Amino acid sequence: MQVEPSPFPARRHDHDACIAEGLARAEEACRAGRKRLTENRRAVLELLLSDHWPVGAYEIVERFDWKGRRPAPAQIYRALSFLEALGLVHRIASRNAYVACSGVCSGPGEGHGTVFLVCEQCGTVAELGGTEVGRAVHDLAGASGFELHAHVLEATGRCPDCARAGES
Amino acid sequence: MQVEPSPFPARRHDHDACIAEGLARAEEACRAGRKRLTENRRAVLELLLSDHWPVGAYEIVERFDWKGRRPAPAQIYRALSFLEALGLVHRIASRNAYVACSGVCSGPGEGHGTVFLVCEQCGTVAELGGTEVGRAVHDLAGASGFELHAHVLEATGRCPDCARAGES
DNA sequence: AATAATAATGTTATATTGTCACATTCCAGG
DNA sequence: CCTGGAATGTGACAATATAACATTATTATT
Repeated sequence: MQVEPSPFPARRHDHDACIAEGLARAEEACRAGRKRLTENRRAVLELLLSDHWPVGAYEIVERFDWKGRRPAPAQIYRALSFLEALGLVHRIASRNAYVACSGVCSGPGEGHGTVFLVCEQCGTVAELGGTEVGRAVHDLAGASGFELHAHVLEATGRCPDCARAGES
Repeated sequence: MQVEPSPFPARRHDHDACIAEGLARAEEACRAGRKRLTENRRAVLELLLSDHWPVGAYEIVERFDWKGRRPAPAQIYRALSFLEALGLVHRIASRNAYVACSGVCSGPGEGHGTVFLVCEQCGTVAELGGTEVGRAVHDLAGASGFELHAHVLEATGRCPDCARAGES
């Protein structure tokens, strides 16, 4: 059994495993959708997978050293759109930033929903499959006759580590 | 008793009343916070109150005919920040747009949360005090040791009117 | 293997959204 | 009337995102 005690990544953990796992999911998703995980797309995803916090598109551009050259923003945005459509990357709208999916979201299809807990202090983002929240929104929408397609909840606060550290 | 059957505004309703109500709330909020509802701020709020859907900052700039002149963006952003801090206006991050508060949110303080139902077809936005959703997020955060400060849920889909119309 | 059709990339320019800095004006309180 | 903080006017600019179009790579078809 793999019960996750916290959706936040441990301070120290095996990043390589995260990345490998994420790439594996990506390959699987591409196979399933008859899409191609090209070099560019893979590289952007890998970059996002190596952090557990949201990264801005232009920050990706800057970090990107691809054969000695820098890609134009459009390149990055194209990769991001592609990855987002496959549910491999999520956009944190309130921050204009992008984060790799941790694997708990229910996929790119209709009716899915995600919850993000964004730490104001260290920027770490936890992604939760919004079980209860999803149902609550569903009920709320249903009660008002709203035909729900998708939803995203972005919460801000302090992650466990920062809360503990800042208890003073 | 004023049970609202739907959080969506009726197709035809007394807009003047909406505006008057919103302005009254604004005046009250300013009094309470020892702030000033200046001409600019009031004008921006009034503009937002006259719609029930999110309006971009630059669209506000364009619509703004203030003594024959147009304000600079900074002016509008200043008014928006002010109004947002008082909880009179909300920013819909996923659309880079702003909408007047309908009065159901719990105020500018900590720990409040709001749910927006955004119609993909007509753009109308319903704002709900997120009773169930709020509790669900609270529980979810609590379970993972996250110190929750605020949250916003943005849902997309079709509002009752558009869903009925598009049933085909 | 040659060809056509489709998908992805490279590149330049530009649109959209949001902020900064600083001089000026307004307004409440002494 | 003065004076100090708040709000405004203004111009430049930073950050984020997309459009357009020629080129190259990949896949499917013959």
